[in-house]
Amino acid sequence: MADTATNTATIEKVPEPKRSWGDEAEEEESSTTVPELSIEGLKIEEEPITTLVDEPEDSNIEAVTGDTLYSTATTFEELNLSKELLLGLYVDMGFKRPSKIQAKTLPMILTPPYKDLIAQAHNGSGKTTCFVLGMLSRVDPNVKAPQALCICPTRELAIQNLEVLTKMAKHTGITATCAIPMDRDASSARQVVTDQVVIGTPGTTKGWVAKGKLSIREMKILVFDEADHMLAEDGFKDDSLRIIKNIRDPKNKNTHCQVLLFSATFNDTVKNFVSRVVSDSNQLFVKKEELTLEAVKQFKVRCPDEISKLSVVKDKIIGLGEKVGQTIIFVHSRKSADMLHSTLAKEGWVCTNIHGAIDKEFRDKIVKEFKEGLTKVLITTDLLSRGFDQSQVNLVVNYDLPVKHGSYGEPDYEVYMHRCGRAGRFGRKGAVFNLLLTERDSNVMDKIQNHFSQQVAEVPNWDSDEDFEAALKSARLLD
DNA sequence: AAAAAAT
Repeated sequence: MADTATNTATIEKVPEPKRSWGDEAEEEESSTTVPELSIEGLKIEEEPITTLVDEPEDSNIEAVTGDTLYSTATTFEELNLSKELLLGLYVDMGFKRPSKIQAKTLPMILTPPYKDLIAQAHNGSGKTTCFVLGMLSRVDPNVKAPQALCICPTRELAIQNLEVLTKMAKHTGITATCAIPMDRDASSARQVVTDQVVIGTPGTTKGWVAKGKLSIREMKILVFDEADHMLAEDGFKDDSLRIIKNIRDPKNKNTHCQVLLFSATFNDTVKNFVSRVVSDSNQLFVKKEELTLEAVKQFKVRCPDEISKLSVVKDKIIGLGEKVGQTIIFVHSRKSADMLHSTLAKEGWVCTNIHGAIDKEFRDKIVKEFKEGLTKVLITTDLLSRGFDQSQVNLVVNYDLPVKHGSYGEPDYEVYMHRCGRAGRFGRKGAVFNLLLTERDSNVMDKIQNHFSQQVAEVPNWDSDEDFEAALKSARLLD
């Protein structure tokens, strides 16, 4: 067994400076527009939607490393990033210093011998920046061939990651492209990729490689975003393994390729599996009991029937949601997304709807409008449960609770956590409303509470405006 | 009894 001497270290909790930067969610808010801080018990005059609090608690991360010594940086300069990247970080992104996960992982990514990495960190703590800076640092801008590849579970996430990377790459001369499903015309006209970075979904990426449009010969770094899902049995396991195998196949005489796995969640099963996939790797895991949902305030609302559930959305949540920011409503299926959307639209409520059965161009338009703040309420399936980064979202509604496929009433804890993580990005305030109708819903909710060892507050009366206002006040979204 | 995804 090549099991090298491993040491397990637990990072001590240190008091954090009051404001923290370095997250990809911060780009649109320069230091001039963001209020200083919300302190417990202190009223802040500015709009609550832009109030920042302490960085999410990703402090107790268990690190397993080999015999290489890694530093933990407190400034981006210490990370040995190129001056072009620093310029992008400070000027274009408005970042000030690395978040904890960035400080820990970047030395691991950038220090030879470029070991593989499995990294877990809370939603909204700046994981994207880790692997984007990692890719951009390892790429040689003078070599006009793909050298970094990032695989994501959805088109939407691939596009979002490309946007972040393009912005950070502004002064480096590095170019990037998306390998995602396109119109027939666009995909048939596809030329051989000369961009240094490719960000894509599994099928299209595989297809490009098979057709000789994407060379993996010079690939130095391969990233899986939402890696637990990308390597899960009911996720993209087969595609992902094939891509890794292909890139690392000695027969292909490729350059050595470093593999990075990032996610906010790794359940025990997938954790065990990915540890075997990238066996000689650096590993950062959040302790189970530390992976909590403290960033957002959760509520449950018992509704007597379907009509009242609908009325909660219409008469309680949409109005309050528009007042404090943006809202995402999660439903179980494409069909229920369409139904909820048309029901609300028919009655004049303004909202949009997105899922995998909608035209790709239209999906892009829906996301763009939402990210620009033109629309305030977005109904979606689990298409957007992972990774979707819109800092103005502070209300999440589980119109249907997330349950595992093929089981009767078994909650999907990972999906629950990811959905909640769409609100309260990078330490902002957020609230989650879980709408309960059946006995089964109550059981699912109970199991979720047990799993996260957390009591979810109940909105006493589904039909009381005051109760919902009180809920938002306790989530500190309203004064 | 699901979502996504290159078919």
